[in-house]
Amino acid sequence: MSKAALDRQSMLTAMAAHVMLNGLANASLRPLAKAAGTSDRMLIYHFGNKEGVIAALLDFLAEAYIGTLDNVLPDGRQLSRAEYLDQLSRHTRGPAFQPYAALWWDIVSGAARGNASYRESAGRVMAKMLAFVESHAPVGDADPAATARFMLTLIEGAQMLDAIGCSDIADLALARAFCAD
Amino acid sequence: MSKAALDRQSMLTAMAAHVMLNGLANASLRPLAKAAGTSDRMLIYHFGNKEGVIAALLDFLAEAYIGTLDNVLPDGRQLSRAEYLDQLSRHTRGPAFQPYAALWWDIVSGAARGNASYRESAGRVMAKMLAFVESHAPVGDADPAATARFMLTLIEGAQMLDAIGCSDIADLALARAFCAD
DNA sequence: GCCCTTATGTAGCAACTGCTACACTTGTGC
DNA sequence: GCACAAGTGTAGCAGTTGCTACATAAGGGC
Repeated sequence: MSKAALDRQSMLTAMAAHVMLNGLANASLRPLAKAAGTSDRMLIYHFGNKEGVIAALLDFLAEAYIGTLDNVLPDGRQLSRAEYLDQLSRHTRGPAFQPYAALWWDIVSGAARGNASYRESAGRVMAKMLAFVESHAPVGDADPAATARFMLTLIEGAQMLDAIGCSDIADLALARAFCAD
Repeated sequence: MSKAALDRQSMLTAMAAHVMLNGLANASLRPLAKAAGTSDRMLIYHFGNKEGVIAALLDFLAEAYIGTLDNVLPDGRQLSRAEYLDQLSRHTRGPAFQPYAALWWDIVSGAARGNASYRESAGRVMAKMLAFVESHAPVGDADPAATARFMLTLIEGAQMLDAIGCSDIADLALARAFCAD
């Protein structure tokens, strides 16, 4: 890895930490640079302009977010669907995902306003999440694709309710999800 | 209504329109004032400081958002739960709610970052939504409270997926929700 | 007529924004 | 050894931010 690429990587690591604490929406060059131990001048030099900085950060963060999924769940194939959903929510609503939660809503908010980078990044994360849910799902479902999407939608709704302090609603909702099983 | 209160009201109306177009996250005094046909000086005068302006706006917007619910749905009591969920999503994901969608994610994002005004506003909206869903729900459910929360969580998850351009996931999820019925 | 509250315009401050100009030092290929 | 590209520090520009100081009306109670 070249020196430049190495610098980029360490800058992104430091900036990602800063952004997870302070939010992505109002991130500006000078605080980001300070967090990365450099100057705004250098961020522009390495990433072209602010948009480039943010785009690189989104990439980096999406990878990191997705990375938390790996090896986090024991295979759910032997569980019932209700048990699997429970395991899934335990992780996605638990402490491992917590640092990313606020960040995620920054990204959703940006995507909802039509920002292409944000939308693309969010889409990539969702696709990966879906693939993960599908690949670990219990076998023997009549329509596994639909069930995976159903679980994902529920989980995301629950995460939103967590974010605004309405976890109680989400808890009952998830408990109700597979009551027919 | 006093002149001051009337002014406040018309200012809020104008600012709300501006915020629905341009977002709440980066709203600043001078553009807000321009939208309201006044000056930043006057906004501070009437609302104390920027925080006061935003808090008043959140109040106003929450009321307006909730207001779109009234008389929008025929009573769902004769429908099956699947049909009711379908009707519900048709409205909450449809054009009537569209102007509020992006705004909603601004608020969620703020709430997730711990802003008390945002969180309170979001909580009030969710409580009202829940009451609405519960009060129109089909009769004869074994656990209507859980079912209402289940539907609400699904709807919100679907709205998030819409916001990031993954409506296809949401569509299948909703179709799957009451497949046991 | 006078006073005092309410309301408003103008100007400006200090901080911060993204970004640039310019000068300078390295390291590398030849 | 030298030219040239890559990398970096300093200074600054023009614009925006929330907010304030100051002056000035306008209206109502006495």
